[in-house]
Amino acid sequence: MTESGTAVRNTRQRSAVSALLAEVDGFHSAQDLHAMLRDRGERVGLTTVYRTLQGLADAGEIDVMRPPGGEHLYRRCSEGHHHHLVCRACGRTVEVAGPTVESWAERVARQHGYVDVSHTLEIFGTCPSCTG
Amino acid sequence: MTESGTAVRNTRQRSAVSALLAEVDGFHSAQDLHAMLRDRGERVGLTTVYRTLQGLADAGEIDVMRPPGGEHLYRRCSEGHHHHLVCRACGRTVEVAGPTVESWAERVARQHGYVDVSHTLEIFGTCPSCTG
DNA sequence: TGCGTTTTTGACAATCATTCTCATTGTCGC
DNA sequence: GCGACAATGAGAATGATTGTCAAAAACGCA
Ligand SMILES: [Zn+2]
Ligand SMILES: [Zn+2]
Ligand SMILES: [Zn+2]
Ligand SMILES: [Zn+2]
Repeated sequence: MTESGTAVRNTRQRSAVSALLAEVDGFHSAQDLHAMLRDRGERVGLTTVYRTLQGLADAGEIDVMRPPGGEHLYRRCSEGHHHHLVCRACGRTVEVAGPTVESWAERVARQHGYVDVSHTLEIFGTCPSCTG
Repeated sequence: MTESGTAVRNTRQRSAVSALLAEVDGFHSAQDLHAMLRDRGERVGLTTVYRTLQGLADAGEIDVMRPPGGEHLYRRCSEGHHHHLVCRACGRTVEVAGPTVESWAERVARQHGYVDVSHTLEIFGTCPSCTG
């Protein structure tokens, strides 16, 4: 039952988006990525960029961040559960792991009888380069 | 300089929204609250509900949550820094404090040279009533 | 209580990221 | 190469939120 019936196909567009995500650093919006592809000469529809990013996110291959009052931002991250320390000014991002936080969240939720627990956590600040 | 030049006026609509927020439990969207007011017989425009909520949020009197893929949710909370344990099904909310998390976030940010640090943290789960 | 000034309201239009539609195109197992 | 079917993309649709602006309401003051 681990097999999915869906046949995913390789396309030029999907490769282009993946390649771009592998090169850029930090979080970027779908529109940003679409513009970058256009500048590169890659012809990919905006709808396809959205769909591809959504697919990659569902597959856990990229992370999505929803900054207050802005568009969704996407970034190729390392595997496994982690959180982000993001610079408010330039977007520079550090992945951080917090085992203590994980267990704390789980414990607090259980204490109140909540099950099927998940959480969201982001840390914002101004990075060294932007402090100067 | 603590005085603000702006003269805030008391209106029926503002009172209605405030009163409603004081009664309901959990987080609710602007549209939800607008509908509730309508059901109560209170006549308040949707635009005004949005504006009032925004004002209360800016004043720190209510908390705003932005759940993945949904509208903004508002809730009258207690004072001081805290986080939320929210039921995905019914919205029932428990305010939680995590001193450990606070210091952890601060420490991690400093270690990477980030300053002016803040964070967002929400815990989601299914509450006892909704576990059925 | 009546006035004038200033804020507030609210019906409606506008915005804008994201999603939907669907005819056309591209993949890929055979 | 063929054919079934996933993928694409231009444009329309969606939907929460914000902007507009004339009319209504508050309130300091007389
Ligand atoms: Zn920076
Ligand atoms: Zn975590
Ligand atoms: Zn519940
Ligand atoms: Zn905190």
